[in-house]
Amino acid sequence: MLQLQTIRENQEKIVDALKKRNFDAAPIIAKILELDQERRSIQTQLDNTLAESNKLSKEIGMLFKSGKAAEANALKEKTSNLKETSKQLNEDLTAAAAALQEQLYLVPNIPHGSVPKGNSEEDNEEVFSAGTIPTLGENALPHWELAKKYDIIDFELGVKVTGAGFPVYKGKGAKLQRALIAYFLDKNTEAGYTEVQPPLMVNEASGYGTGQLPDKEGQMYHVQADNLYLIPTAEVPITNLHRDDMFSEKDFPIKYTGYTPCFRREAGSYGAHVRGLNRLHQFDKVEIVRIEHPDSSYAALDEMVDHVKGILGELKLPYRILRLCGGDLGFTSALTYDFEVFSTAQDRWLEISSVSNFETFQANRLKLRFKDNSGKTQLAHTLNGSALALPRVLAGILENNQTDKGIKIPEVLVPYCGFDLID
RNA sequence: GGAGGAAUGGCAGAGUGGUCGAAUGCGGCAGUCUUGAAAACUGUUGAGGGUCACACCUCCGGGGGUUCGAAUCCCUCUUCCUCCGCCA
Repeated sequence: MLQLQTIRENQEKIVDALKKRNFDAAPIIAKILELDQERRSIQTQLDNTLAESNKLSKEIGMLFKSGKAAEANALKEKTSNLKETSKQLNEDLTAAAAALQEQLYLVPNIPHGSVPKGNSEEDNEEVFSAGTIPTLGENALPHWELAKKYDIIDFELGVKVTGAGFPVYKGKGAKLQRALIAYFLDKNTEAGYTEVQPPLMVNEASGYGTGQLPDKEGQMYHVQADNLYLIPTAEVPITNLHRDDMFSEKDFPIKYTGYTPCFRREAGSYGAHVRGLNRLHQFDKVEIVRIEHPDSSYAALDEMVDHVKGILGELKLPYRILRLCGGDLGFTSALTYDFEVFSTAQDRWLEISSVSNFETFQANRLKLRFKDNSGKTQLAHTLNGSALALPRVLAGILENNQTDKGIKIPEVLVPYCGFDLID
């Protein structure tokens, strides 16, 4: 959520910047400013009424103290009108504030200057690539075939127990999952991220804090009886660890990593693109989250990108990094880099990590602030990224490392797996 | 599940109807001293709204109520603590 003050002061700039998202902000910004004006006008009236009523109360108190009860009682009658008025104004104010809030929730984050223009993922800008795409033989298989062949992931079994999109990992498949999680967490903690195990369900306030609510609630599984949501990513509980917190500059950077399952409803997606591990309702992910001083958040973003590069380099997977264009950029993000690994057997790129700077967009909702060195209160910047999402990394390993003898495990994972071949 | 107690500023912790937005300590900031740092001392320092700036308004876990007036009294919800019970 953008700060109202920012909108007031930079109306034109914001409308202009949001064009990159193909978002016509002009009408909504105008509406916001109008509602803001209205809210302030009501607020002023209410303030004046309350001020008068406060004044009278004080006088009454003093009269009572000095024993002039009759005069005091006379004054009391005066206050009843004020009470009526302030009650009405208070209702109006609540309504006006709610209307304003509703509009504010609709405005996406302002894209960073480096975000390219564009309408869709076609227009994302490749900024880096590494690794070599292997040439596989005629009989190369997509990962879902490999999973079946080596009996390491059972999709049908998951359908029986739960439904589509809830795979069952078996044997070496399950072990490899565990190895990847341990390996990622080790890499992240080595880089200074503190490991946390957050709750897998969050309350409404947390959903609002990171921006999943009110808009994208259809994306999350909702446990109605307790009004809790299954997390779609560890970003939600981990970032919300510091909702309503006040830091000082020396506390930065704040760095967390956590492994969690992630739950996404992803309603309405069918076909080849959701085959196998490509898109699931439940999947594992190791996340990194940072809270930063505004001056250093982009350096932090670069650091996160380098960190993920390091991991993918060690896994020896062919990948590329995209800077998301305005049309593909997430609602809450100012700048996002997507990492994609090449799925050789499917002949397509699969997103395995998304690293973003949200600047103050989340912090504003979270009330995540700090006192700067001059004693002023400022909003912090929040960032997060996957390091990494498991299923597609697994798909990449299975497909790119398949040989006649079986699937070769990347060297760095062998100590974690205890085997070097799936056969 | 039963019985009590508690929730106050960045943190700790006073305050139980009328200049209380709130003592005090810590922390933060500024300064004195010092070659520098530490210590000590002095000053300053809650958040949000509002204003050109003041004024002014709101906020003492959330919501509601009593009262001319509520951090303070009542109801309710949430969370935490202690004791008992239950489960592991």
